[in-house]
Amino acid sequence: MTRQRQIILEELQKDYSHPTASVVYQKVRRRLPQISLGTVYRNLEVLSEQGLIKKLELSGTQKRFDGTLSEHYHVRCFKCGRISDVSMKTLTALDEKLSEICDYEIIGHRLEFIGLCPKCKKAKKRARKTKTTTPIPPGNIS
Amino acid sequence: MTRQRQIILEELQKDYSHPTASVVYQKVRRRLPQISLGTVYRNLEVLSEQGLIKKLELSGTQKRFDGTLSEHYHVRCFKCGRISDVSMKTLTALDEKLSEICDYEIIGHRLEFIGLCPKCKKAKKRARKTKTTTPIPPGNIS
DNA sequence: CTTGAGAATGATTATTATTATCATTTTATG
DNA sequence: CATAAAATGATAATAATAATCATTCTCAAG
Repeated sequence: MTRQRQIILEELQKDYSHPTASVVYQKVRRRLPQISLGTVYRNLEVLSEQGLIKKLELSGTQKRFDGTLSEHYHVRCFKCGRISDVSMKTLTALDEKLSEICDYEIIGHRLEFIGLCPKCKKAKKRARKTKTTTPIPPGNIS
Repeated sequence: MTRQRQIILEELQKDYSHPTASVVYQKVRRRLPQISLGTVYRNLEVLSEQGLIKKLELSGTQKRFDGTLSEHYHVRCFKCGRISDVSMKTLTALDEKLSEICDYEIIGHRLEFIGLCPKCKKAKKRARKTKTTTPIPPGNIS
């Protein structure tokens, strides 16, 4: 366990935002300014292989990492991309149900909810208010 | 609607394998050998915006496309990457349930099952048979 | 405490999937 | 038929990640 691997793990364990590799890189660089991005990728990989962190395959082009090891689902805000944990128990019954009706040997599933986070909800509400206050051309109400 | 867009759509509608952009490209090239990969990407994009096909965001690095428009879940074979349709009705109740216990405005979810497809199951069984038939060094049984 | 082998590092290049650019061609429409 | 808007093929650009490699670090054995 090298200094850089230790620090990557620490930063991930105190970060609940499900950061991407480049966000981890930025945070770690505050403590190890000379660290290389390759080292971050390499260590995120080995740490997840060792089961010390989790690699998340959610929508979007970037992989995300989680220092929390308990099984749980996620919600993603489709507006800002924020990921939050969902406190819903894992639906293991689904796998069994599917096993009966399909010819695959089911070993698990990935479930990701899509929604609008509180912040973006507020922003949307504010925007709507401003909009309805400004005069609307007649016959153009949508 | 250009010739190339038409053919991309046709090829996708008769392909039930949820192909990636490059697989679509290969198939379309059999009918339009001079077509460019960029054209395929561009048209897959516009066709999915127009709602004529579906863009799937499943695990893995590549996006996949589906000419079938009905809502349904998918299973992915973790060995060979094959994607199959799942005949399980959409769990809309999940979204409502989550709406009550979290502060996001839930608008949907993505569910993907992971498993072993019939072909890979067979291959595994064959491999196991071959393995147990070969002599095992004493004291080395795992 | 040294030492040496194996693992890890930083720097860099390569790869993979996708998107953007742009001059030329095609399409649909009056 | 003209012609404006859209689409094409060729190519370059981008973004995320993985691979390479010479140098450095780690850590258990002596």
